[in-house]
Amino acid sequence: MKRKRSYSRATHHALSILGSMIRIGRTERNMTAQELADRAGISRTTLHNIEKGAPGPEIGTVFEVACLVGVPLFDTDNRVLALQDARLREKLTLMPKAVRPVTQEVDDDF
Amino acid sequence: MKRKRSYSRATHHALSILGSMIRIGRTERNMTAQELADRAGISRTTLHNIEKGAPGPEIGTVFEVACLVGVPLFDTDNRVLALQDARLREKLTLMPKAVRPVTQEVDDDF
DNA sequence: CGTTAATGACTAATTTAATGAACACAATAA
DNA sequence: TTATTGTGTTCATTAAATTAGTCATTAACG
Repeated sequence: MKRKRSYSRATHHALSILGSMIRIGRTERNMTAQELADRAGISRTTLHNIEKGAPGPEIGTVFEVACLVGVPLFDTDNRVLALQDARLREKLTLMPKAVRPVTQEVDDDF
Repeated sequence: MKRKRSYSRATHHALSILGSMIRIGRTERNMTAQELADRAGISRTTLHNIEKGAPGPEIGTVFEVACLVGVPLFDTDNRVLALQDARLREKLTLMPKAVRPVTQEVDDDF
């Protein structure tokens, strides 16, 4: 089963940006790749892929690394983040739980 | 070797937020989970994990899905994204290519 | 300039995510 | 209500990421 995926330009750019920001953050904090990898609990190889902007790594580890070097993901402040999260989840409860496909309304008497 | 990872609260929140935003975006566009999964070239199960805010999915697929439902990653506009990317990469060339460990400057004659 | 460590690029072995199918349940439309 | 479809979840299989290791190259700094 081939899993070979393709990604849009926007996705590639976003990945590249995030990777660059992480590397810049790490460098600014004078951390070696090994140090940061150890802190994040990942291998130097994986960190290298993350900084390169590879699409493969798990999003959880990437976000964790970003946090470690001070790259703001959605908001720098943790409390704001929690608030935003709660608000979004609340909004979700008010939305339809299931999306019905648009009924084609067959109109074959023309 | 068990890999059992742990993630900071900030990471969990960011994941949860992104997942919620994706689900909201999908619902607002009246897309079923299957539709979006098909467009992104992933399974419905994986999409479900993404919307749930699971740390496991690949960052590339998450970003791709986010783009498909109009969730702004760093900037909505693709051109701005490209510009930002180029600027960051340029900044990187001006930064030290390697981080040297802080020389402890042993000061044992006290 | 020379030393030394960081980084980049591979490898093979292990661990994990992605998948598709299955099922129960919820929610919508007729 | 009844029928139909979307969603949440689990599970075995398969494909891919992660890992540790080594090596060559590069860059920092005395």
